[in-house]
Amino acid sequence: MQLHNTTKYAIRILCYIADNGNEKLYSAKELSEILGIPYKFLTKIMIELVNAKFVNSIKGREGGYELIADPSKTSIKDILETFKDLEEDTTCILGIGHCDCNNKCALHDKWVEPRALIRKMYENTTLEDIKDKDFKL
Amino acid sequence: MQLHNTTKYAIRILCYIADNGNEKLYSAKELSEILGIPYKFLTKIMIELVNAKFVNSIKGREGGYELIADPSKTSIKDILETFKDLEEDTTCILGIGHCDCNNKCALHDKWVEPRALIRKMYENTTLEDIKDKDFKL
DNA sequence: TTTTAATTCTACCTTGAGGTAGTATTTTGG
DNA sequence: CCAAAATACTACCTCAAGGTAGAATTAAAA
Repeated sequence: MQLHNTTKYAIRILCYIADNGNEKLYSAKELSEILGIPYKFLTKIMIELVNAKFVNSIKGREGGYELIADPSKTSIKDILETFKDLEEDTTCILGIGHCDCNNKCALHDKWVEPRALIRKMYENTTLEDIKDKDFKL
Repeated sequence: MQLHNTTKYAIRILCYIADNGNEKLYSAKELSEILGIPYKFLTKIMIELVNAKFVNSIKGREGGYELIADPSKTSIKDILETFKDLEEDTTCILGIGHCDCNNKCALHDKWVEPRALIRKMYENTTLEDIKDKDFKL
């Protein structure tokens, strides 16, 4: 019952950049060292963040990454979707295909509320919300 | 953000047996066919369920499995614990060690409520609750 | 007593997530 | 121009979860 490591890293990267502002570029080396993410693995994640248009990359000496997404419009849900870590609302918690009111698994009714609350949290939490909150890296 | 396959199977097996009562024994073959779980994989799971004292096994011809745990006292949480699929309350959702009020990750405050609701659901849902609810297998 | 049908034990195979390595490409400061 | 420092690309390695195979053991039916 956990997020993928890749997703966790991606969230931490974006939170860090959003929190520290766009007055400078962030190199992979810096992000790797500060966030404690293996350098080579981080660069792979950055490529996905670039492709998904969360960040822009400037190549070459003095290059790096900068946030281009609007922090107030970038939710955790958006990040999860990019890394395929967000379930459909009909995904069966017991893995029996899809679940709805007419086709319930043993846990369906019990799972409805918690799942809805999680989803709301993912949807309503943006990078802007997290900014300036003095979180650990 | 999912339970392990093994855990899902275990929950389904126990729900099925609890729902159908202890008037007969359930063979691995029957459980495998009815629940659509690979036979050889199911037998491995059954051994864990036996060791954890959820079920008893009767060997030999005409043998099979029977529930020995009290359905009203067997919660989903108990099953998750057996299969090491239940997180500590301090496990950091972003994977940075442990989280508490003095040591928060970016998502900590947002995650408190949903996590508590999930845990309550796991704790309060027993095999007895699920019985006779006409769920899919 | 033999056969059959069940559980159990041991070992191996497969796959995807996570991570590593090396090289190519780009850009700028000196 | 050239070297340094940055991102991007391609390929591979590792490990645990999920799943498979076959033989050993057990016990009741025939």
